[in-house]
Amino acid sequence: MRVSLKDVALHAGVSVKTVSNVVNDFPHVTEAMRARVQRAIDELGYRPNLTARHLRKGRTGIVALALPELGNPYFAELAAEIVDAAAAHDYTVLLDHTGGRREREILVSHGFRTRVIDGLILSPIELEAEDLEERAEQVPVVLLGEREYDLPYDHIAIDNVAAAREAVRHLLSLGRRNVAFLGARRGSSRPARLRLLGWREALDEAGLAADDRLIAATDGWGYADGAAAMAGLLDAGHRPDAVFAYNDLIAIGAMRVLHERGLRIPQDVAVVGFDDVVEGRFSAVTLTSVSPDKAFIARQAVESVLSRLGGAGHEARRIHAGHSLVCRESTLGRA
Amino acid sequence: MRVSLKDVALHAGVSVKTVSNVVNDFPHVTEAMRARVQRAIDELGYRPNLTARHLRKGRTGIVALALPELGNPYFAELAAEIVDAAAAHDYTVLLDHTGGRREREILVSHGFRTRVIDGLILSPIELEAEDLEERAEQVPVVLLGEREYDLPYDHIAIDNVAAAREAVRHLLSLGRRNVAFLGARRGSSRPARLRLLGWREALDEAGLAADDRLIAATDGWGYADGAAAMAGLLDAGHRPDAVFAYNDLIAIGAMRVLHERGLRIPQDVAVVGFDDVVEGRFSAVTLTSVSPDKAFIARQAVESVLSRLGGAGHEARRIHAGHSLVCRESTLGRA
DNA sequence: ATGAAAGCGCTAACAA
DNA sequence: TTGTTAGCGCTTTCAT
Repeated sequence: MRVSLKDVALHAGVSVKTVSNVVNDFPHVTEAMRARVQRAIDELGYRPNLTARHLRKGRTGIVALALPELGNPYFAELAAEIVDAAAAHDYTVLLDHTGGRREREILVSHGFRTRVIDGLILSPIELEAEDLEERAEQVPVVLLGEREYDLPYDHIAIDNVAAAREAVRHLLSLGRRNVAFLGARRGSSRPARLRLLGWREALDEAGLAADDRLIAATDGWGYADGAAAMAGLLDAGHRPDAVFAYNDLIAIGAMRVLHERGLRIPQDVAVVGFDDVVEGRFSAVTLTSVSPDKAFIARQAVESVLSRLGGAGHEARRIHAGHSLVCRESTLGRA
Repeated sequence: MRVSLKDVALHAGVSVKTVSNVVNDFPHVTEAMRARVQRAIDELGYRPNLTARHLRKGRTGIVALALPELGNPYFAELAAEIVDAAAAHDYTVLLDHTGGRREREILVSHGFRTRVIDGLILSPIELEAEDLEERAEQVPVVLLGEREYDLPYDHIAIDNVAAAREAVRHLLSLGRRNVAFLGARRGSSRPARLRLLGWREALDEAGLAADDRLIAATDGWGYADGAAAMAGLLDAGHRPDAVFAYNDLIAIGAMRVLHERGLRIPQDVAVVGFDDVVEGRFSAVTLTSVSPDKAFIARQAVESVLSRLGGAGHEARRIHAGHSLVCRESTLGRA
């Protein structure tokens, strides 16, 4: 029941090439011929087999996107932007998630759907440089997020250190002196490194000693992790007057615990998050957050991959997306 | 620089078939031969071209997923489950979003990436039955969500009427009498129909007159829509003692407004949402919500599509996923 | 157990 | 302007 170019050609009494010309809107086709072929196409209900086209052309119009987790609204929002950015280039997105686990990240970076994807957009968490070095794959990869590698791959991210510094500076400018950091992932020290660095630098600038007891590790980066970290800190007898969280989910989880414990936000504890996800704008106390330019990141990611398609090997680039600090009730209070 | 089966065959001094046998783990291959071929594969860094395989086999191992929007955590969580469910069958997910707009939904249901997807999982909002009738496409489709069609397509959803009824009953059991419904989409009346019906039925059961002025339409289904609807209701002088929202985002948006207006949750206004997204568990007042069995829906969706692959045409099925009402602070108050 | 050859449906040279 | 033909890289009869 599947009808091919040949069937259409037969039906219309022309050659395959001619049908192909019509299907692909080739310029040099007489109107009469176009109409005749089109009728045959309609009558038979012909739809081109894209797989065959892909095989022939060597490109598929599909780009893979591998994110740590979709449950995090930041990544969900980013995915939405990337789907749109890809669509603008007539590309479609093949989706996968890694849970931020190294094996999955390796798997995806080494030959994920070989030859069916034209490129890969990957947001790594635990992946190490060596994993990428061993990559025998030939499709272009672009890296997203905080992790930095000294490897010939494009990398798109905001300036995490600067952003974190601004966030903490904002807290200090409000007179806070004991700024906790929530979300330095337990075990591996690398993720969160840059944001932690920014935290440290801002404290240094202000002549304050960074108190390592105010750094709370988490297992992951979800609401529950933020809640656990905050509870842990308070249970240990620490009472920061401000919290800077690795991301918004951790910040919101922490706010929930502060609320439970009867601590007022921001009077007792001011809170700043990171990512500016939409949930932070509708919490009971709206969340001050670092807002990365997601649309820019998405656009650059897609363009970076596509620009390397033909093996056009320009230098690896480090592309900084813009960011801004959006101040809301969790630091400024109710207007 | 791309190496094919033939190259490997040449290098190993065997036939293409033999290499193919090794690559596909065919049983009848001598160990010696397997080793020899494997070495050639490794030496040349051969990776099979899946596109070619797809063309030959007529299947791609790719299923398309078209959701209204990824920004809604319900759909993001569902997408994550579907990616996993597909992976369990060695399938990968091609992602698209429709914004819940009819044209996009039509586009996606008629020949989206023809012959590169083996099936389509679609969660329609505005799509009409006639749009699906006109479908000339041959790949299996499974429908998700509240919309129901009398068409030969599998459909997977919870019993929306029953779920809504339970939610409203819960509010009534708490002694509430003025239960508003938030989220009857403006313009088109059809989506939200079932949940609105459940609302009406529960009121009827209790001998209460359904007050249409307590039905607030929204443009979309996000936080902002919920906030606007709630504000609209209050500004119009209505003061329900309970709110049943079409989904959690609307509920959370409404809670934000109640909070701003100094109304206490649940003392002044009890709130129930729908979807049980994780954000409802970490809001300042945790949200009571209808919790659909997302994992089940995801699994069924994937299995439904795959089961129809060979054109194996069993009857269209209406599959009901389970649901439960999870009661939290927005109706019960602090423990 | 392995090889030879056909062909999945399409595009791109080349011919006419 | 249209037709013929080769081949993208693979799997799959059919031989051997």
